[in-house]
Amino acid sequence: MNIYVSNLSFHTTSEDLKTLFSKFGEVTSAKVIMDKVTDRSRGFGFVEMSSEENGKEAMTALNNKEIEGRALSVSVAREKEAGNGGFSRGGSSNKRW
DNA sequence: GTTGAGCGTT
Repeated sequence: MNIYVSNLSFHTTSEDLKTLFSKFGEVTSAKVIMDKVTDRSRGFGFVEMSSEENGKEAMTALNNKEIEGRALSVSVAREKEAGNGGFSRGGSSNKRW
């Protein structure tokens, strides 16, 4: 379950994300994207969870949740290594989520 | 001490 979370505070780190999502299930990996040259937070990140149902619950619970003064925007992440545009289109997967 | 829509380095 790959989850995309944006509108993060610049003070929010990958550990904060992991801690947040861990309350709803097992997080396989959590990562806040930092700028390659400035090493500053870009204000969005990715969280990978082992369970889809827990991921959806975390997504529903943490979406629009105010963290560090910013309202998080959580949604299903796109596929990094496959360009299907994000959601299932045509047949990359026979499951909705 | 800076900024604000977005889909990542491995």
